[in-house]
Amino acid sequence: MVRAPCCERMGLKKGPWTYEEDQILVNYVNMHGHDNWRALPKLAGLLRCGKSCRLRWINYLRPDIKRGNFTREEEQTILELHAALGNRWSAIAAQLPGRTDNEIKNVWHTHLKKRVNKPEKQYGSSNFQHEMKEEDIEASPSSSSSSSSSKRSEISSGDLNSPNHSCSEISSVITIDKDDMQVLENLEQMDDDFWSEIFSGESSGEFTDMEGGYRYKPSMHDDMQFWFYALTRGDGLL
DNA sequence: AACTTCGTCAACCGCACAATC
DNA sequence: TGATTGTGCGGTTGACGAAGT
Repeated sequence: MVRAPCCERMGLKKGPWTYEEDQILVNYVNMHGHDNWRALPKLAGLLRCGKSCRLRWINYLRPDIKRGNFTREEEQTILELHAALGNRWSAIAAQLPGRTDNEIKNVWHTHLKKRVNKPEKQYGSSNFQHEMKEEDIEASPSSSSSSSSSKRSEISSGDLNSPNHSCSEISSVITIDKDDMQVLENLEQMDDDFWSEIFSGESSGEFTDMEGGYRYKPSMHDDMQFWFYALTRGDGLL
């Protein structure tokens, strides 16, 4: 198997993304989509590798990303899915609309694994990050590496349109109501239609017309609202 | 006030699989 | 059918800010 020579070329930038880079990437994906991540940075004029662009888009710039604290329900879902699936973050993320595998992975390592085998009542809200004592830190013996032999996800984001198939494996552990399933089924379509909806002014109430720009109102983190507003305005803020 | 330790999270790395040639 | 390329995944790292001493 040949490893992709990603990021090995000289001159490719690494590290945190700048506003200008975000703007370029968002504008390019807006206009051309992201059929070929490898070719995208060159075509868009970014000094980044395709993997970096893809990661940035998926984990931060994608418009349907839900940011901010995880709800108690989301945390519970992660705990249940992790117990069933192990460290298969993408499979877990597939059941949590708007959340990314990277984000879930971070939340697990920083918060949730501390809660394994701990009484539920200790954590009444999602804002528990400073409530923990160091002595509480104890990973579950079954929490990690249990899935190392089955690294691939049977439930991937590509399965969202076939819920009967993708959810069967975990159906005994979690329940997904009809509304949640509808959200899952709509995710791919939402992604495809997102930009056209923005610029046609037909978004379903999630975006507010802001004198030439658009602001994602309900679920985005404050700074994400700023970035997204600035990016979609394209008015050269910063 | 200065320094150290800890927690968080964005981003990178390397591997594996799927698709294509 | 094997080689190559593209993509997705999970593990890990490192920068940064907060908290502690």
